[in-house]
Amino acid sequence: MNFSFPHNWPRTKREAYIIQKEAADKISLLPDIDTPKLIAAVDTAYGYGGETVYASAVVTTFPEIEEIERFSRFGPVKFPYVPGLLFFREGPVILEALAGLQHEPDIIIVHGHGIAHPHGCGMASHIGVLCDKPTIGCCRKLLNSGYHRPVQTQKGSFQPVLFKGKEVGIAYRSKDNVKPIFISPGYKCSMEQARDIIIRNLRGYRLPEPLRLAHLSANTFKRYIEKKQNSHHLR
DNA sequence: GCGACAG
DNA sequence: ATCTTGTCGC
Repeated sequence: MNFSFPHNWPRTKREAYIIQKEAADKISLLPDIDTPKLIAAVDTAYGYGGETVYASAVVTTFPEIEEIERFSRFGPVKFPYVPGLLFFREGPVILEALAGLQHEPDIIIVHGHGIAHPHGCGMASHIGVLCDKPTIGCCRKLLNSGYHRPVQTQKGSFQPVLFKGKEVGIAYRSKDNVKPIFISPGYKCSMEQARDIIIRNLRGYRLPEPLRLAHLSANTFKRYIEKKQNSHHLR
């Protein structure tokens, strides 16, 4: 992928909130495309001790969902985990993984929130703004910025997630009797399109297949690097 | 002031 | 997220 990489990364929460606000003002939820042909998904894994973050970007075809490319990068963690500021912790390495992709995806699924976020700008939205590429946020928990009515236990059931009187996402039951997942538009994507694409990318697991592949890839990459570093260290 | 809080 | 063993259930 080709996009301009951010140069100034915040070192404090205060600086991060300012940057996040600037990104929030650039969010558009007008759909950019209709049916995607290529979908990218990104996820991370943390190294032993938690001082290194590994990120993988996987590209799959749609609607077949066959992996055609993956690219991984790792680097030192430079920002603490602060709920609501996940982008500043994982974003740097995720963007490097995306930048290394040869194929140009039509939309990106991010393991995190889109607009279902205290300031309306979760990691998925922030990544979309920087790449100028449609994004969808998909994860397993809600931040304290949304609530929903109970979701029926059958797969396919869902409830809107509301925050400050607005629908910011949906709680979706992707498997019978398994806790719902949370879907929210990130950037250049509507609520309906976000839901439709995630649903059509489910393959029997709680999370959509592209995200599951990215998760597995990040962990495989992590074990590969850590093993290599261990053997190199024993000389 | 306290609690809740993606990964 | 990570560390960590067994264990309950489909």
